[in-house]
Amino acid sequence: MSRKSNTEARRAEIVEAMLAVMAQQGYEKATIQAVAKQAGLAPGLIHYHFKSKQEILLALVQAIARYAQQRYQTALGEAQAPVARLQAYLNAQLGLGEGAAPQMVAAWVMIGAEAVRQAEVREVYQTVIAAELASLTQMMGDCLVEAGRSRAAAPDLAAGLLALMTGAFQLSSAAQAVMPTGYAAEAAIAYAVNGIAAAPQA
Amino acid sequence: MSRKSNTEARRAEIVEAMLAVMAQQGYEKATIQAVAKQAGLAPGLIHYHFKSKQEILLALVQAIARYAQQRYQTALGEAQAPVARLQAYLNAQLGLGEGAAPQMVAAWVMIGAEAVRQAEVREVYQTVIAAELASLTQMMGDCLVEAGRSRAAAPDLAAGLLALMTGAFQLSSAAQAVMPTGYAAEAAIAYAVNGIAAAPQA
Amino acid sequence: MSRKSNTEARRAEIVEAMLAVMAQQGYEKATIQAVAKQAGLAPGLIHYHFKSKQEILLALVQAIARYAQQRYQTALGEAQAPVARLQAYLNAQLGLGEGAAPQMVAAWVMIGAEAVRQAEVREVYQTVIAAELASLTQMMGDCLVEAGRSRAAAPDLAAGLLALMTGAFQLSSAAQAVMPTGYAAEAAIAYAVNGIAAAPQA
Amino acid sequence: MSRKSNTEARRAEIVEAMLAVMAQQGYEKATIQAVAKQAGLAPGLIHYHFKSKQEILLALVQAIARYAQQRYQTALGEAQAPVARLQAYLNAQLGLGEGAAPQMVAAWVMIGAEAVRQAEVREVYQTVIAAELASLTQMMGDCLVEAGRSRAAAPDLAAGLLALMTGAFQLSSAAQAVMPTGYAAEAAIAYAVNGIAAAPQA
DNA sequence: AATGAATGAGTGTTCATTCAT
DNA sequence: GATGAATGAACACTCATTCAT
Repeated sequence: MSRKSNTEARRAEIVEAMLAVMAQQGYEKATIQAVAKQAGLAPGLIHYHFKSKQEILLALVQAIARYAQQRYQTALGEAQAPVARLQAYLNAQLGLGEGAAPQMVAAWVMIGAEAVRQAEVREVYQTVIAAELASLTQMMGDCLVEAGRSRAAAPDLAAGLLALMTGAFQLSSAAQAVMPTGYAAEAAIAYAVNGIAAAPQA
Repeated sequence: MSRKSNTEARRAEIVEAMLAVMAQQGYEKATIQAVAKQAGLAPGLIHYHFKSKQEILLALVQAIARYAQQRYQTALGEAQAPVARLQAYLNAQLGLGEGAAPQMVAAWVMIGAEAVRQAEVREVYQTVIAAELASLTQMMGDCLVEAGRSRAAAPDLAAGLLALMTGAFQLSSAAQAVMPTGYAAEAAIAYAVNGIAAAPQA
Repeated sequence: MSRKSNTEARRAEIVEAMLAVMAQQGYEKATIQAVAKQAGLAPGLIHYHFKSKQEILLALVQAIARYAQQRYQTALGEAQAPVARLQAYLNAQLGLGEGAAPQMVAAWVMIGAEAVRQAEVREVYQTVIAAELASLTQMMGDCLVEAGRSRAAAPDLAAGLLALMTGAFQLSSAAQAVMPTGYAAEAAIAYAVNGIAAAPQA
Repeated sequence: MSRKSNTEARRAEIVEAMLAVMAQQGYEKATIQAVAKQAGLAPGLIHYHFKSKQEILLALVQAIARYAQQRYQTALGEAQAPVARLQAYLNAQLGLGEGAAPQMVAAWVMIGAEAVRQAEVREVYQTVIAAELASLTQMMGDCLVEAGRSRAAAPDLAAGLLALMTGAFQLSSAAQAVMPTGYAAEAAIAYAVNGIAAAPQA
């Protein structure tokens, strides 16, 4: 007859609130009070479920990574041929800013900035980046092999693709007004396809 | 009798101190006290030369933009053929992170994060981005023409290049450990060259 | 489970502390630290209960107005004939400085000074002044009618009375040493009574 | 051949600047920087001519007192009969707010507020008030004598008049919007004339 | 689990005053 | 006399964190 713990649900609510607030305010301005208000909870409750504000941030990074991974799986399931799968993946990721989850994109940009100065955040950020890079390298490698090329070019191509995506997120958050519309997915695909074509034979 | 004004020199010192502190601490943590200490000045003096902390940030954005513009001019002077000039430019810009001015790159990443939330910062950030985009569009256009292609592809190619560079800066600041070494310049050049080759005839 | 809110009580305490500090220090010198100390609270707590220092001031104006209104009601209840009621009222008000609430008088003088420069304070100050003026006009009108005079003279007589009272407060706070003792109530009553006698017939 | 000292002229300029700034900003907000700017002088120069900010305030009180005294003399010169002279005087003083020197009135109100909390200011304020009171007592006494009354009523009548004037200044600065127009001079004269008429025979 | 008050260090900013020139 | 930079101690206000209830 003991009360069921709702800690996990509460934690998820708080992380989601942090996402929403951080997307438009940044980490420093995402105060505990603001997060609590966004979540509809009492401020004191936040520190009951999280030791510190940074712990919420770390949980948020994990949550965003999980979400991106889900999109990766979904995109993979939609196509069979390597190039088609890559295309689906890039469209999925770069579509985040426009349609699906602009909040998540903005928060991710903020997390990137925090990663520059908080070592602990940088650590988990790098883990996510490394995983993404590995996924991309795998995909690019498959595309290269299918095109009769050597896998050797995959890591650098993947890194370039990741940089392009990261930059597109940043610019969509901070300079949308001066960027062309919808260039990003097209640019990423062109970069990949041309890069494959230009890669040396296996 | 009268005393000579040293405001311009002091302002430059303060901006430089802001650059240094912000590069490793971010904007919020770059407190006036910290900036003053870095500059070796009394805290109260900062506000004698700048109306607000944000004004220092805006001055820093201008300073970085000026510096990048100088590099652009220098890079242009070294080569004549469009593609050679583009290559020189990309090498110059993307070399910032590794050799020349990693502090400036880190600060620029922080400024990008601030641009997401501070409208006034966003404005000047966008001005700089727009100028960079215009330069890149001009260069890509020249390359396309030289290759007998239509200029029409230039804006999107330039946007992709800018995103790639922006992302490379972000990742060099926050995830250097997991990225391949020296991929960025190569990736940018490959993206440009392949993009030109794939563009429709004029 | 939940904790009961003590905000209203705390707010009242803080307003009272502001009254005490402001009475002898003025608004600018009534620092949040000083108010907190007077109230026996931690400085940070002040801003938990009030959004800003000015908000405390505005609450104080309301509190003083409420207090004056109570005295008005009390004074009214003590007498029936218009002139007797007026006399009771003036004695009540002008007795504030000497006996009842010299702190409140001093604070009211300070509020008057703030009203000159802070628009928001001026607004509420004027509201209180206008209410007082309306009360006085009503009383003077009743006295005039009772004496068979026209009500037309009431507004100007009331204004003169209010000025006399306001000035008496100011001088009792800043120049008590050089003013005759207990002149104020007598002067106000003489002004009113003589003014009624000199008013034109209805 | 030594440079002629312009200290007196400079001091007067600074005092005048303090008057202007204080009239709309109050004493605390009348910063040395603001006064210097108003006077068109370098900030550092202020403290060359005045030991402290308070010293400027004290000089201002004296200057306003001198100005009021001049008006007193002028008003006296315009009429011979005691009542006519009183009337001229009250018109002169209470006309300050509307026509002649609203700045001076506003500053005087601010000085009155400072007098409540700064002992040194209170001292000179009281001196001025005492002098004014003496002048008024003399005038009222003359009027009483002329009307065949005892001088005994003069001090209290003078005090009431001074309170009325002081309050009129305060309300013209802080609550002009809700007060009747031009009531003050009329009210003061009525108070004096009726008071004389009601005074006991000599 | 939950509440909301409480704490106190820290923030950007202001400003009287000082001082080298 | 005059200048304008420099100082440092305030100030109002913010906020992560703690704690009694």
